[in-house]
This record gives sequence, C-alpha cells and structure tokens, in this order.
Amino acid sequence: MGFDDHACNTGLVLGLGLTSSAPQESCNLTKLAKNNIKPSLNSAPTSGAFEPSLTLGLSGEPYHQQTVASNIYKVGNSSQDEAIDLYRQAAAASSPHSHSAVSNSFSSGRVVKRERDLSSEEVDVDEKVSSRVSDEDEDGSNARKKLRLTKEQSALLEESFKQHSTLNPKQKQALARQLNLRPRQVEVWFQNRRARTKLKQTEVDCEFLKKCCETLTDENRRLQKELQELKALKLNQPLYMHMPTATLTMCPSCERIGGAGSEGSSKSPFSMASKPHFYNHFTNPSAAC
DNA sequence: ATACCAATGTCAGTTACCTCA
DNA sequence: CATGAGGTAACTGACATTGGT
Repeated sequence: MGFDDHACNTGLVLGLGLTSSAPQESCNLTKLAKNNIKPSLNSAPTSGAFEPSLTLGLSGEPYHQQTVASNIYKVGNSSQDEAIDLYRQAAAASSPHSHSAVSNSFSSGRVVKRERDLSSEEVDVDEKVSSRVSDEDEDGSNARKKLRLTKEQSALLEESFKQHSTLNPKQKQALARQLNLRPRQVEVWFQNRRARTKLKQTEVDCEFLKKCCETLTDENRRLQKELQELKALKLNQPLYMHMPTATLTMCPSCERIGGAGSEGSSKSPFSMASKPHFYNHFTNPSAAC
C-alpha cells in the first residue's frame, strides 16, 4: 500500500494503525471496557515492531518484569516463606484495625460478591483480618492498613498478568492460594494493574499524537511555503508562458493533472513526479478524478 | 418469547497508606 | 524530623452481562 510507504515520514499511517491494525487488543480500551471485552495483553510483549497499539502501552516493561520475576523465582522458597510470614504478620498486626473488603462495604450486593470470592480457608483468613466496622466501633481507629506486596508476590502477579490480564474465579482462587492472599486482593491487584497499563498506553498514545501533530504542522508549513513559491512563479511568468496550472491541479492520488487542463493532461509538458509525497495518506483525491 | 431481577465482573475515579527524596 | 510527591492497595458507584423465574 502506498500509504504505508510513507509511514516514517509523517507517522500518519501509524495513526491509522491505531484504529485499524491494532485490533481489539488495546487500540480502544475504553470501548472494550465499556463492553466488557477483555483485551488480551498476551501478544503485547511479543510485538517488537512499531505497532503503537500493541507495544506502546507496555513499552517493554513486561519483558523486564518477566526477567525479574523469573530471577526471583530462582532464588528459592525462602523468600516465599518470608513473604507468607510477612503477610501473616501484616494480617495479624492489622487485624484489630483493618478491614476486609467484605466488611468495609456497605453495599449488600458487594458483600455477597466478595464473600463468594472466599473459599472456606480464605474466609478464615478474612475473619482473622476482621471487620473494619466492628473494629472501629471497638477502638475507634480508622486504619486502612495497606498491605505491601512482597517482591515475590508482585513478580508472580506480574507473571500471571502477562498470561491473562483478567482472571476467572478459579484462576483467582489458585493465585490467591499460591500467594497466600485473599482473592479479593488478587482481584484488586489485577484491576489496578489493568488501569496502570491503560494509563501508560494513554500516555504513549498522547506522545504519539503530539509527534503526529508536529509532523503535520511542519508539513503544512512546507506546503504553504511551496504554494507561495508557485504563486510567485506564476506571477512572474510571461503571458505566453501561461500554461495550465498543472502543479496546483494535479490529482494527489493518481498524479494526473486535473482541473481546467485535465483533458490535455496526458500531453502536458509537466511531469509532476517531483514531490508526490506531498499528498500522502490523508489527502482526498481531487474532484478531477 | 419477553420482561424482570439478582448476582456477578469490570471499569473509572477516588481515597488513603506507605516510602523516599 | 517534617514534608511533599509518587506509587499503589483498597474502596465506591456505575454499568454490562448472564442466568433464573
């Protein structure tokens, strides 16, 4: 396609790519989200080419994190145990003040939902973590204790996120069990992770559009200048030199001279092959065609 | 077949905690 | 030590989908 040929010059094709060649993956996350279509990010890290919609949002991060994660996994189980201990400590320490998502929510529907997240063992954990409302009633503290995930936990979550950006209940349960976290925590982590991914994608898209804008501005400036030059040239031409203004009426897409002199275009002395790239991508063909 | 409702999952936006410069 | 900024876990409300009645 001729359009792609000039992608590097103007970046316009990339703009198109955002909408067409970047499939349901991430080009329009908002729309996907609205429809609850799950963007699979699996393909993102494997795309090394400049395909904005797939690569920009992740910007290679998963690669790095994958490496980190796998390295961490090689360390052994001690850190995992440590993580578990830390979690238990955190849970124990926070239990007087902290809250489970279940108990903190005043929405009955949410309560049911979150309670159903919990397997029997995790219900036990949750019960240990206790209820914020009741605890607050007891000692008045309003601590919203924030668990800091360990490196190992984060790494495993990242690893899992690379495989599925969303989790089904079974996966969530399994992951939670593996990490010794509550399913709700895993769920929240994935939610936040998706949000971060999207935010990053948005930032990159924004940068890309800025560059597009700059390119188009430059292009516009150049075209204006050229137009001025052509006008000046035309004014300076002697009358007998008045020819069809081929330069100005040439069809941008087929490069045939149109307008008043179109019927004689094939015989025109003007060849017009000089700067066809002026008219790439977004230019509509002239009415002469 | 259709309408209604409850349950559930996901999201955007926000809050609050924690760490670090 | 105090503090502000940034990162992020957790929360909230809204919306869409799904399955049962």
